Formats: sequence, C-alpha cells, structure tokens
Amino acid sequence: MGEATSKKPNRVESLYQIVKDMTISFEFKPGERINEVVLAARLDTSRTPLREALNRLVSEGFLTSKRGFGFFCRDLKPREIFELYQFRAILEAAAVRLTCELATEEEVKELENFLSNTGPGINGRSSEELVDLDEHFHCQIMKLGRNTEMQRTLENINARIRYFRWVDMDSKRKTTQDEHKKILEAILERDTDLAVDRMNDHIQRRLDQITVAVKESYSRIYLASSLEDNDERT
Amino acid sequence: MGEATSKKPNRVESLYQIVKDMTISFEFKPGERINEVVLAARLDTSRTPLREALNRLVSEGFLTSKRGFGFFCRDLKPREIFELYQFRAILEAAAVRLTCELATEEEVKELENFLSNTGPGINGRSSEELVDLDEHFHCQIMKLGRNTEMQRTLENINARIRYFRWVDMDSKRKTTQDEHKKILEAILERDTDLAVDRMNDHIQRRLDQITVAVKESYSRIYLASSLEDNDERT
DNA sequence: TATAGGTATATTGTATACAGTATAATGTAT
DNA sequence: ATACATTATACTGTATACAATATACCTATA
Repeated sequence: MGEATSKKPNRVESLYQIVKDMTISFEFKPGERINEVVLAARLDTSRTPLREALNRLVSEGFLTSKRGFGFFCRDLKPREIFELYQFRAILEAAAVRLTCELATEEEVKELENFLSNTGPGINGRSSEELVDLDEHFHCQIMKLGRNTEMQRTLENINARIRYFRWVDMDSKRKTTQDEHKKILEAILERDTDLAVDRMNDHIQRRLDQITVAVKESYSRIYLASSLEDNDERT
Repeated sequence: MGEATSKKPNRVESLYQIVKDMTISFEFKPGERINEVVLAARLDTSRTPLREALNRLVSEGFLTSKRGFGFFCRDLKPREIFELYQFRAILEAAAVRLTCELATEEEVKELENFLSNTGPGINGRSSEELVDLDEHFHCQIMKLGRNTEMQRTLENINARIRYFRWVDMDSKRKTTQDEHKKILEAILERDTDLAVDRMNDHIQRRLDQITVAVKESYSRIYLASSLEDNDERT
C-alpha cells in the first residue's frame, strides 16, 4: 500500500507514450535524428527500454529507423498526408455506417448531448481544444461501430495527422459544428446512406484544403523550431 | 563484393520477420508465453535485439505483453477474427473503388493475365498456395489504389488472419476464381459501384462462414501442437 | 581558401550483468 | 495424502559494457 495503485506501470509503455506525444507535438523536427543517449538521460532511463519504445513507434509510423544511424522523426510528405486523410475518410465512412446499424438509442443520445454541451460556447477555445472536440466526436462514432481494430487504426492515423488538423480549424469551427449536427441527425433517423454521404462530404471538404494546410503547417513547425534553436544559443 | 549486397540487413528487422512468420504459422500456440532466453538462443542472438523485435510485433497485434510476465502469442477470439475480417472487407471495398478510378489500362490487363495464368490448373495446388494466390489478387487491387498506408494495414490484417483463410479454401477454390473474374470485369468496365458490390459480396460470403472456420482452425492448431509435444517427449 | 585525408569523438548495435519478481520445488503440518 | 509455507530456481526488466561504425574535427596540401 505504498504508492497510488500497487500495479506499477510498464516502463516501456510509458516511454512509448511520452515519445509518441513528443512526435505528435513536433518536439522533434521532421526528419530529425534522435540521439538515444540524450533522450534516455532526459527521460531518466537507460537506452534499453527507450529503444524498445522507439521500435514500437517505428511500427506505428511515428518514427523511422535506418541501420547504423538510429531513429528519426518521420518526415511526412504531402502525398503521405493525403493518403492518411484518405484512409481516415474511408474509416469514418465505414464507422458511421456501422453506427447506424449497431448503436443503441442511448448511445446516440449521449453523442447528441456531447455536441450540445460543447457546441455553443466555442468562442473562447483554442485550436487544440477544438481539434480535441472534433476528434472526440469522430472517435465516438467509431466506438459505436464496435470494431476495436478499426478504432485502433483510426486513433493511430488521427495521432499522426493531428498537427495538420489545427491549421484550418480556426476558420472552420462553425461549419464543423453544423456538419457534425447534420451527420448526427442522419444517424438518429438511421438513414445509413445519408449519414455516410454527409460524413464523406465532411471529411472531403478538409481533404481539398490539405495541400494548403500542409504548407502552412510546415512553416509553423520550422518557425517554432528555429525560435527554439535561438533560445538554446542564448 | 563479399556477400549478396554489401548492405547488411538489420538484425532487429530480420528477427522481427522470423518471429512474425512463426506467429503466422502458429509455431507458438495461442496465448503461449514466449521464453526470451530460449528463443534468443534458438535464433542465435541475445535478448536485447530480440526484445526490440518482439515490441514491434506487439504494436502490430501479433503478440501481447504483460508487465513482469513478458510476451505472449496473441490469442485471437472469434469476435476479434470477425472484426479483422470486417475491417478487411471495408479496406478491400475501398481499394476496388480507388482502383476503378485510378488504375491504368495496363495495370488492369496485367491483373487479368495473372488470373488467367493461375486460374486453370488449380487442381494440384495446396491450400497454402491457393491462399497465396487469393491474397495476391486482393493485394494487387489494393496496390492499384495507390494508398501505401492502406496497403500496409491490409497486409498486416491478412498476415494475422492468414491461418484462418486456409480452412474454407479447399471447398471454395472454384467459386473464388469465378468471383475474382467477375470483380475484374467490373473494374475493366470502370463500373465502380458494381465492382464494390461484388467485392463486398465476395468477402461477405467468407465472413458468414467464419464462426465455423475458426473452430475448425483451432482444433487444427491444437492437434498440430499436441503432435509436436508427443514428438518432444519421445 | 577549398579540398582531401586521417585521427579523435560520438553514437549506434549487441552482449552481458544484475536486481527484482514470478514460478517451481521442497518440506512441513494437519 | 493434501494444503500451506518456505526455499530455490528461472525469467523478466533495466543498466551497463564493449565493439563496430558513423560523424566531427583537425591538419596538410593544392
């Protein structure tokens, strides 16, 4: 009965989570080489469990590895971001179809409540929060579809493109909210085809803006990291 | 200019591949605990790179890990197999849609040739070979869809359910061939909706038989491994 | 000054060592 | 003989050690 819960959390697991968060928030620049010794010291551990975590992140597409050179932050090219968005669209369309067929009345009502509660007062929220809310809505639909494997994949994809979703969020917050409501309406009426169509449109609209968004995002990332560099040199 | 190509292959990578193949062919029984010392010795390496490979396989759903107990061969429950099949169906439907829209005439022709060449003389082939051919046809369609991320996911899923596809292959070889031809016809005519429908039907037919197939498969696995056990005791 | 070569340093890849924990074996009491 | 407690063994989780290789630095030369 010493600390918190007697079940102590897996070291590799927690390192995995920490480094994953670091890549999501672009604490590593795209393509940047990861120094294991430095990172291990910073995370107060040794290279062995750290490397195990890094290997997991390679499998999940957050990092790459090259024999003799170690691990690198993944450098997503516009083409790859397009593919991830496309994949996401397909998953979400499938999810909404499954939800129409499988979700209980209560589950859908709950989702409706979530939309109402988070809908009105969006004015004071940051882009991060808005992306969180947006992502939560979509993930919830996937959950109602009752396929944990697809859920896992969608979460992986979302994590990998999260940064790029910030970009056009500011300008789109009202539209997003309306579109979410329309999708939910269709689900409530169990109109599968309509719900799928609306979901497709909803995501397609973003897909069209990706090329622009990606460029903006990259300039942000490089701006942010060059500022950091200046700090370090001071 | 010593061996093959001077670029020596990654150790972790090759261990990953070997152990992955072992799990696919059920050299570990479902749920079986993996002894790192024994396996490392058998693969002529140390535990460090082996554990890195095992961690990758955890991320990809081939193994599980439990703090203090190590790694285990994944034990797929019928529900999970159903989910993987369902996911596969969605991916393949999306793939055939993309193929209709994006594949060149030559690419489709090539696929037609493959079907013709592998079609007629199937009588002398083993289940393994038939599954390989079946999988190749489907993966090829995915490739023509030009989304490497979806390709990667489909390959992962296929690997995880490959064993279960053997089961009903013997009885279905003729049907499969015919259905493949019908799908290809629709692609050639660029009739997206028809192609998608046919693909869905094609996979759905399997999905319906899964419950039976899974039971058969598991008895096979346990039969095979109990025979091995007897051998060892002799 | 720019380039090339060679040496020193840093970093990765793998093996081994060691501590903590789970599992198996042994012995004891009922 | 069975159940329980105790000890011994095996195995995992993590740190460290060491060899091989890549990178950085420095010097010599054109």
